[in-house]
Amino acid sequence: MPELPEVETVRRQLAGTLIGRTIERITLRRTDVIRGAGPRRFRETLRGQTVEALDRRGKALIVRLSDGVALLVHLGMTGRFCLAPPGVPLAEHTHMIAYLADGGRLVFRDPRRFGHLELTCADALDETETLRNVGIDALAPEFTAARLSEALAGRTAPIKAALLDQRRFAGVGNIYACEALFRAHIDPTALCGELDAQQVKALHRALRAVLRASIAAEGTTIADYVNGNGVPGGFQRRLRVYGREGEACPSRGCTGTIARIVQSNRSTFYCPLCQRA
DNA sequence: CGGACAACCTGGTTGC
DNA sequence: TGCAACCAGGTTGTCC
Repeated sequence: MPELPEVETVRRQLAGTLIGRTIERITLRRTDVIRGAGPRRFRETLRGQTVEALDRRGKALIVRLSDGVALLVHLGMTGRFCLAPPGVPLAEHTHMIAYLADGGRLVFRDPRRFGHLELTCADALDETETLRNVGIDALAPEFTAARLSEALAGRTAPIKAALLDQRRFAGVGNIYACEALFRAHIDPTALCGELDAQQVKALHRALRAVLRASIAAEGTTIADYVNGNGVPGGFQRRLRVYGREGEACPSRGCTGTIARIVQSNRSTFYCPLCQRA
């Protein structure tokens, strides 16, 4: 489900509704989604904490609490972190419930359980399991075309695989990697070293543009992603290649057909005609 | 070291 | 209808 735009959408919505509210108690229905502390310490540390801010780095959500405590949320493929509607039974696969002092319920739900919650100190974020291998955010002002160029330098992997690597810059997943490569007219199978400076610049611009456009549309919903208010995103209608195998290439004047190939076990969608190394 | 690949999970869809 | 195979927004460990 969640790449940078989807996590950013959740962050913005929760920032609007959660800041200043206090956790009264925590219920864990499964403990294997918890990191950084055992279940008992997890519950006891969060009890009585007030939400002060919500931040994000790449695909990770950072909930900053009173007392210098932080809760890191990674949604994996199917995770949701949102307020449960009042008066309705909690959905299946709800692993953690934070009962708020005002009666609200903040829940973590994740059928596939690739996501997790990690408890940490706000000043130790870089050492956490969730963030220790995560580079700068792909929408941070410091992530310039020059930084992208550095990130790709010396690599021999195909560019598509390099975009999914969160270590040098973070937030790009399978959908937006495909979409950015299409917008920049770059062949996803091209090796990093084969791109010239102009292509790297075009790719940087395409990455930032597609991430921003998706945030403006409140993210992409393929199957079951919903934002903090339970509403699906709108960007799936504006995807140009992802999930569009067999359709005509949407580039003006291009007569190609969108193809699907597999790269490092993930689907890549692209136009073999207008995306060139 | 980097890169390819399997593994981790559940659920929905497809095809026989 | 039933069931197996395949697919899915991510990350990590293992092997080369």
